[in-house]
Amino acid sequence: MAFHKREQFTAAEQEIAVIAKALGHPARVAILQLLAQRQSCVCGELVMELPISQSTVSQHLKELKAAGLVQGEVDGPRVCYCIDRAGWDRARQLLGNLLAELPLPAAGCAC
Amino acid sequence: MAFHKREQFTAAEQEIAVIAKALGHPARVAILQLLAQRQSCVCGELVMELPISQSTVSQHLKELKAAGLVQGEVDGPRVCYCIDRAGWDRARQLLGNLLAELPLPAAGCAC
DNA sequence: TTCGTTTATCGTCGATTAACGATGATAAAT
DNA sequence: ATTTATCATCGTTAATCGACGATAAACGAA
Repeated sequence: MAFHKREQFTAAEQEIAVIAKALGHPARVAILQLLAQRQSCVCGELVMELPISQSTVSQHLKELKAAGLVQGEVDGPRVCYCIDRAGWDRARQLLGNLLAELPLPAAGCAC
Repeated sequence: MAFHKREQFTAAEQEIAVIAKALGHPARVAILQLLAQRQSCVCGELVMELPISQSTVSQHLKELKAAGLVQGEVDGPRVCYCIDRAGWDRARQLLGNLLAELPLPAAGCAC
């Protein structure tokens, strides 16, 4: 069906999914790494470092902002982007908790 | 354009993106949590716990397998799914490293 | 062999995504 | 008042996703 059933899952599951989805494209991973390395970046610098067009970078930044992972400050004609530290911490907490669940060797099967 | 440019990013960026994308849907997060809790599950049990149809669960399991996060063992007519521990560890390592990059308060801007 | 159970796959649909170029908006600089 | 630089947004195209029902395949049991 066309209707997404996301709303039938728990808030935590949805929050994790939103963050993970934002990390689910190599361009966005690359953008986050650049931002983390340099602490901040104007959009133009990102475009120069990436193999995609300015409008596409802008789109990806928009999605990262929507997921709460990135902030943008207007600074004259340019925009300075940085990691959103609150969102970043939240991501670390949620994904960390999920992946910390240590699956023991399976019980009934040979896995 | 229609051409995806994923291949123009580094292998690490793509690997992170593949894993994150697999985590980017609440149903798949829920499935992984169920598997981690119980160590293993037949598909039918998952279907009963989830608000989506059997075919959709099967699809999600296929994607989780493709991302290396889940394994399936055929056991007679049923299939026993478990967390793929190698993939799980890899995910923890890659996402952990990414999120461990501690962005310091930004330099040039007010973020 | 045939039946019931379980899972995978197929076909379909609407929605979303990724990407681009072109255009628009804003602010500094001339 | 123009120009220039920078970034966002719009419109478009094609691919992918999410979901379902229906069907097929695999297996154990009768």
